[in-house]
Order: sequence, then C-alpha cells, then structure tokens
Amino acid sequence: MRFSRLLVPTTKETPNDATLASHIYLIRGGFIQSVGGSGLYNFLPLGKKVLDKVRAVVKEELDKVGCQEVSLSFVTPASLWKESGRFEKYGKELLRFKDRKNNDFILGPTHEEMMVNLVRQTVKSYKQLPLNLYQINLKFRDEIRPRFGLMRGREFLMKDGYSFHASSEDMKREFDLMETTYKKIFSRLGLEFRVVEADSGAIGGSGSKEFMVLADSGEDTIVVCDKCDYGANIEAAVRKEKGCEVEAPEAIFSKFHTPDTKTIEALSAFFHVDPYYLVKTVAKKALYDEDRSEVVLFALRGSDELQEVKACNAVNANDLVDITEEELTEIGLVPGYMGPTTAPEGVKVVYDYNMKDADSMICGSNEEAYHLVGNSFKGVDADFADLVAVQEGDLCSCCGSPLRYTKGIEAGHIFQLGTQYSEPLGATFLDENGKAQPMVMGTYGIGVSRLLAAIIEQNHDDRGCIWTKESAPFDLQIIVSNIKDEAQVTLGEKLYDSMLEKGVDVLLDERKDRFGAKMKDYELLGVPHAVVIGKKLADGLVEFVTRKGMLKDEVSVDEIETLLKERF
RNA sequence: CGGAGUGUAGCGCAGUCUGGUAGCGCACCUGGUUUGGGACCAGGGGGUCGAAGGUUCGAGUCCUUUCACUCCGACCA
Repeated sequence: MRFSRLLVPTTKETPNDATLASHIYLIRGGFIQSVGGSGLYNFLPLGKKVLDKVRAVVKEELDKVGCQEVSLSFVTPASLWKESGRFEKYGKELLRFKDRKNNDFILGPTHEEMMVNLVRQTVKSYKQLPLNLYQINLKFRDEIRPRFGLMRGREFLMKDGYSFHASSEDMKREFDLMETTYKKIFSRLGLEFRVVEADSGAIGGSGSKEFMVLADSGEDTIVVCDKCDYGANIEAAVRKEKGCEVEAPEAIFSKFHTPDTKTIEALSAFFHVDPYYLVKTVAKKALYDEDRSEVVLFALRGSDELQEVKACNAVNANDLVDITEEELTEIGLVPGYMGPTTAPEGVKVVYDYNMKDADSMICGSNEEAYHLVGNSFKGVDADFADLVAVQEGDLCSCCGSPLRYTKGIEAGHIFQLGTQYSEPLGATFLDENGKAQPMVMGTYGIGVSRLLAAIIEQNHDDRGCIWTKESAPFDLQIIVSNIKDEAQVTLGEKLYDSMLEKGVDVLLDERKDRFGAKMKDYELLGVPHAVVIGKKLADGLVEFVTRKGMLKDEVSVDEIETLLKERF
C-alpha cells in the first residue's frame, strides 16, 4: 500500500475524552473514529486491518481444534429470549425494539439462545455430539457507562463459541481444550496474560475462567500468587484460612456499654482487641425477580472485607444494593451496633466461613451504644458462605505464599454451563438407549475488538502504538525521506516492489511531507519495522528501524534487500 | 442511577459574566519556497453557535424547557 493513497487521518491533538493510551493512539493514529454516539466507533482502513488480523488468529487456532464458524443473525426475535427467561431478566443492557408489525426484537448481547436454537433444530442424536460452534460477530450491550474507547464500547466485536456434549465429562474435556487454545491465541498475539478463576455472573454455570491481559489500566482486580500458578478475579479469589497471632480476648458473655463506637476501628481501639475478634455486620438489600427484595446481614470477621459478588451469589440474588440508615431503623436495626445474633425477625443472616466455630467474638447488640462480648459461634447452625474479599498479603490456598493484587483487562472468559440453557430451551438428544437427554454445554468468549485496545495498553510508548507481529496493520514500512531525491525514490520503489512480490504486507511512505512528519506518523502507527531511506543514502547507507525502543541499525544499500528477504 | 462538567467549522478551543459584524490553532484548497524530527510565505473555502420556546430594536451571550456527550462513583461476560 502507498501511504499517499491510504485513508489514515492522523492527528497531533488528543481527543478531549480520551484518557487511556489505547484510546488516544487508536484515534490519533486514524485506526478508529468516534461516531458521536456513546460507545460507538467506526473502524477506518487501518483499524479494520488490525481487527481482521486479530480475528484471523482467533479463527485459525479455533478451526485447528475442530471448532466450526457460523454466523448468527444479529437482530434476534425476542421470543427466544422470552423462552429462556432472559428477556425480562437481562435488564437494561438488552436493547429491545419492535418491527413494523409490532413484534419484539433485540440486538444480541450474547447468543446462547440463538445457538441453542440452531442446534436443537439440527442435532438429534448422540452420534452428532460433541459439537463446538462459534461466530465472530457484532454484539450490542447498552452499557450504563461506556468508556475507554474500544475497551468498553456498546457495539463490539466478539468471538462467542458454544459447545454441546452428551456428558459433563466430555464438556470438561472441551473446556480444558478451549483453555489451551485460548492460551495459544493470546500468546500468538504477543500478549502477557494470566488465566484466573472467575465468577460466572449473568451467564451462569459452574466453573469459569477469565483470560486477563495484564495492564495497570485494566478494570478488573485480580489476585495472583507469584510462587505457583494460582490466579483469580477478586470476585472469586480464595485464600488459605487466616489465623491471628494476637491471643483471643478472654471474656464471659456480657453486654458492654460502648458509646460512639460505630466502626471496627473504634471498637478495636475501645477494647484493645484485634479486629480479627470483632464481628463486622454488613447490611444489604438483596434484589430478586419480580421486584422482590429482602434485607440480609452478612457477618464476617472485622479483619476482613465483604466481597459483594460473593455475597450476592450466597443469597442467589440478582443484585445487592446499599440500605440507607432510615431503612435500617425502620426494620429495627441499629446502624453502628448491628449484630448477627440479635437480628430482628425476618432478617436473613449469612455468616462467612471464617466465622465458623469462632470464639471470644465481640459483636453488635442491635441496641444503641451496646456491644456483646464473649460470643461463641461454636456449633452454630446457620447459613455459611465464602464472603471475604482476599486482601494483598493473604496467603495462597495452593502453596501458602503471599498473594498480591494486579490489574487485568478481561479479554476472554470460558464457562462450564451445564444444562441451564439446554433444559429450558428443550435442546435434547437421544442417547444410546434412545432416551432424550438435555445437552451439556460450555460457552467461550473472546472480546476481539477489546483485544485491539488491550494490545496497545500493553504495547505503546509516549509516541504511539507498538503493534505485535501478528496484530500489526503492516509487516514493514518503507520511508522515503525526501521524494525530491530521485535516488531515494528509486530505492524505495525497488524495495517496495520486491517485498510485495514476496508477499510481504508493506507500506511505502512516498508522501511529499518532510522527514519529521513521516517519522511522527510512523511512530504513531506503530508498524513493527521500517526502512528509512534518507540522507545517508549518499554514503550508501539506509536505516533499519525497530519500533519497539526505536532502535536504528545502519545497513548498507547492497545488503538491505537481502536482510529484508531474510527477515520477512 | 447519584455527583460534577461540556455542547461554537472535520478536530482542539476562545468568545457568554457586561447582548451590537462569528474568532484562533490544527486540518483542508490554490500558488511559491522548503525536505533528517509534526516547515514557511501569500491567498482561499468551510458555521441552523446542541434543540425548542421566550425576553429584546437586536441573542452564541439573558430566561425557561429539553436533548446529547464526557468525567468521578455505583454498575458491568
């Protein structure tokens, strides 16, 4: 491609709404263009090229392990979503609309229903299983707050795959195969990533793993162990049971006057007791289907923090929301002095596992200015669940080393779904005995357009993008410094032709602009390598440039063509 | 959804307080000079000032309503 013919509107100015490096450089480099609508982008020629390259890597690796690509209709009849129950459940992220006949439709935010529908119409026998179908198509999610350019857009390109099996064991096998395949994909794209345990969220299912591209700008906090392989999203992270070096306070059960002692810190100071021996009671309102809600108290050790996603899962709620002090008072709870043992009738209490058999605990009395000391939870019959947010420095449950936090961009997520879609949607097959069974499913996603952002988050400097080998919009850029210099032009054209002939995707910068402008554009676009043909041509030299680090090697004119032929 | 802010040329912004000819930089077009780090000179094109209503002789500017977008938070495969 000739630069003079390429539509790449590079700019010197940073768009005012962009804060993330990937957002800034993708726009300044003319890869994408804001549509004006929130979270919507056009892909310009260069952006489309990169997108296609990433997409090709994904497709290649999936096809290699027997996955088959399909393309499902983006506009989806709502009837399918009503069948699965998600038409009501999915919430405002689901864009609903009507056609001219007043029928309900949605724009697909994910395609479990569509794929199950496809399969239930075509697969009838165990002999046709297993099956792994995927598509790389647009998704639309009407996000509350789209941001960060391609990182969290409303319309985005996603690879979504679905596998169908006759047994859970076979589904597990495919799940592991997908994990391996995803690792290959992210490695080929040159990404530094980590596979972590994850919460399954709205998609549901049992085991799920996320593929986190490591970047400080990532929106997810992940907990990792440096000694072993353990890694988990904070929403799902577990730790080795925590003890306390300080001895338990000795006290017989009694009520204690504790005025103005409403926080864990204050309580700890008041009694000179480690927070480990205090009960933290967090009240939340749990929301369920059909506007049903209930107040739940979550009780955990004062040294721990509540992890809301875990808490939400513990009560099978759709969502947890905060409660105001007024609401608390109304149902008979005393803010600052709540305790799990004295909760009013009808208020559900869930204990964290670390509270099991806890002894010598101090907790609220649910009476203004009083706490209860000397509580024992030995043998208490109650609801227990994992509720704690793993902290930095907590110990790894696998190897006992300290855990640490890091930030990641969720680029892929794989789920063991089971039969939660196949059953309600009636996707069954006949087994060897001629008996109808629901298919066991897995589902696997990769945020393809988000990957562009992730690649740049991990690979950029203060001058622009640095694309990795398999994601780069071009393999090589040839820069003719001064097009008035005939010798430079001749050599540039010759190298260009020879690279084209070899099948190298090469960009020839033969614009009239000055050297500085061309280099700025080169740095902004981030093609991995360039040949600069400039003033030193008079001495028989050109420069071979590596974008990463902007390394420049002088190469003699006689050797450059050979060198390029070897490298590309 | 709560808090804050912004809408003026393709992009980045000034002008609004104190009403009176629509401005600047980048980009774009023409001509010329220039060519190793985003050149220079001269000339030029491009605007329903987010929308609707109101006040006024006169509104980008004042008043009312409304829409959109952005940021922080909450939220989120």
